[in-house]
Amino acid sequence: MATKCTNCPLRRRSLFTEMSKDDVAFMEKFKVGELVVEANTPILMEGSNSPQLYTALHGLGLRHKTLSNGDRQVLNFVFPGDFIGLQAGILGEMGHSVEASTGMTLCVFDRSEFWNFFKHNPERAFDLTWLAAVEEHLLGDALATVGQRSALEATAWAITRVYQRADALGLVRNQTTRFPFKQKDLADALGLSLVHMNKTLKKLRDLQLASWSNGELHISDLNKLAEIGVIDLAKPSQRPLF
Amino acid sequence: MATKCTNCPLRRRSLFTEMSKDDVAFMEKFKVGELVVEANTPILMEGSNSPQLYTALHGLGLRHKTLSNGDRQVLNFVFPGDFIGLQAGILGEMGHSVEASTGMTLCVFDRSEFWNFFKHNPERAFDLTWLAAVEEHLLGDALATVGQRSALEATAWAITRVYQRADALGLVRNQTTRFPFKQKDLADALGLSLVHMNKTLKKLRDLQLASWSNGELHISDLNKLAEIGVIDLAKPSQRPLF
DNA sequence: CGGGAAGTTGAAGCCAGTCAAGATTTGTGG
DNA sequence: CCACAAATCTTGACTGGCTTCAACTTCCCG
Repeated sequence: MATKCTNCPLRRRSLFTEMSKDDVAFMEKFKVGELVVEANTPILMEGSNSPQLYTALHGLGLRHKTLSNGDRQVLNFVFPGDFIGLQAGILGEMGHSVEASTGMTLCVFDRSEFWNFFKHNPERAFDLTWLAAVEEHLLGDALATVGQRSALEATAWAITRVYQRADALGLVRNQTTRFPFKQKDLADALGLSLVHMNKTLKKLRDLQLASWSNGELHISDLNKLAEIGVIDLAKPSQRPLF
Repeated sequence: MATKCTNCPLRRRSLFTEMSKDDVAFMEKFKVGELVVEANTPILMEGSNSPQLYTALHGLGLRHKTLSNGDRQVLNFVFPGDFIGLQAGILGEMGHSVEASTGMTLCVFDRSEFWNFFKHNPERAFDLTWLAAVEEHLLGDALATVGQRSALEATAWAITRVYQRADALGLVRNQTTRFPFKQKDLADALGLSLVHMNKTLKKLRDLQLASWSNGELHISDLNKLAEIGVIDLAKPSQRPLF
C-alpha cells in the first residue's frame, strides 16, 4: 500500500524544507504509486526516456555511466530523498544510468505531469531547478577530486561526504553508518583500480581514521579525514524534497 | 551601447531555439546592460553571491574550482551563448569561479528579477532548468573522461568536444577554430600535468589528427579523433538561449 | 558443502608526474 | 622600435603512484 505524501516519513526529517499543506496535496496528485525493487536492479538506463520519475524513499543506489569500452564511472550514490530522472524529465533523455544497490522503495511520479509544476506551481518548479543546480555543484566537486587529488585524498573525501550525507539523514549511530556498496563501486567513482582502492582503504584503516567492512562504514576521526580530503565540515543546508 | 535583445546576434544562430516576440520583450526587461571585460579577468568567484547574472555574448572563458592546496580543476570552457551564474541565482552561491580568457562581452541580468521567470514565464523557467540539466549532463561526461580515460583518449575527447561546440556556433573555418587557451588550462581540465599535456598534444600532432598552436585549433581527422576519444559525433541539438 | 562473488596481498611494469633546462613567444618600458 | 623580462611551450631524464597480473582467503547462499 502506497504511503500518502501527507505521511511521508522523509518529509519529517529536518534535512528537508517545510512544505505547505497545499503543496503536499499538489504532490499527492502527482504521485502515481510506489515501486519496490530488489538489490542490483536497473532503475533508469542511460539514453532512455522514462515515462516515470522517482524519489528514493528507502534504500541506496548509484548513478553511473558505462563507456563503450566497458569502463564504468560512478557519478554519485543515491540516498533517500534523492530525485531520480530529472534529466529524463527535462531533456527527454538520461545522461546516466541509475540502479539500486540494496532493495529500494521509490515514489513514482508521472512524467507527463511534469510540466504542470512549471505552469501551476512555480515554487516547486524552482525547487526542481534547485536540485539540478545542487547536482551540478556536487559533480563539480567530484570532478575536482578525481582530477586533482591522490588516491588517499580522494578516498578520504568520498568517505567524508558519504558520512555527512548519511548523518544529515539521521542514519548514523556510534559514528557508524550503513554503506552497502562494493569496493569496486567506490573505485569506479574515484577512477581508481579495485586493487588500489583496497590498498588505500587498508591505509585509512591502519591510520585509524575509518574502516569499512560488511557494508558498515565506521569513522574514527572525522576531522583528520576531512583534512586529508580537503573538505570542509559545514553542515549541509536544508534542501527541498520532491 | 548595449544591443537590444531584438537584435541579438546570437539569437539568429541556428543552434538556438526560436523565441517568441513576447519572450524576447520579456528578456529585454530583464537585461540591465552589457559588461565588457579584458582577458584574464575574474567574472564570478566561487562562494560568491553575485547580484548579477550573465550570458556570454562574445569571447571565451572558463569555469574552474581552486582547491585550498592551490590545485585547480577546470570544469568547462565558456562559449558565446552560455549562461553564467545559475548557481548564484538558484542556490545563492557559486560552486565554481568563472573568468574571461579573452576579452569578453556579457549581457548583464539582474538577479533580483530571477524569480519572475518562475512566477510569470514558465517556459523560460523550464529553459533555465533545461540549462542546468545539460550542465549536469556535460559534467558527467567530463567526470567519466577524467576518471576512466588515458591521457591520449581524454585529450582527443576534449578537443573533439570543443570543436563540436565551436562548429555549432559557426566558429569553424577550414577545419580550424580559435581556441585561445593555455596548455595549462586544458591540462587542468583533464587532471594532467602540463608537461604530459604538452607531450600528448605532440602525439596527436604526430598522428596527424589535430594541431593546436597560436590559439588556433586545427582538426585533420575528426572521425579518428572521435574514435580515440570514444565520443559520438551526433550534431548537438538546439538549445535555449538566455 | 561446493562454487561464485567479494576482499586481500605481493610482485612487476608502465603511464603520467616531477625535475630541469632550453627555445619561443609575448609583454613592457625606455 | 628595440631590449630585456616574463610567460608559455618544448624536450629529455628520472621517479613514483597506480595499474595489471596472479594467487589466495573469506564470505555467502543455494
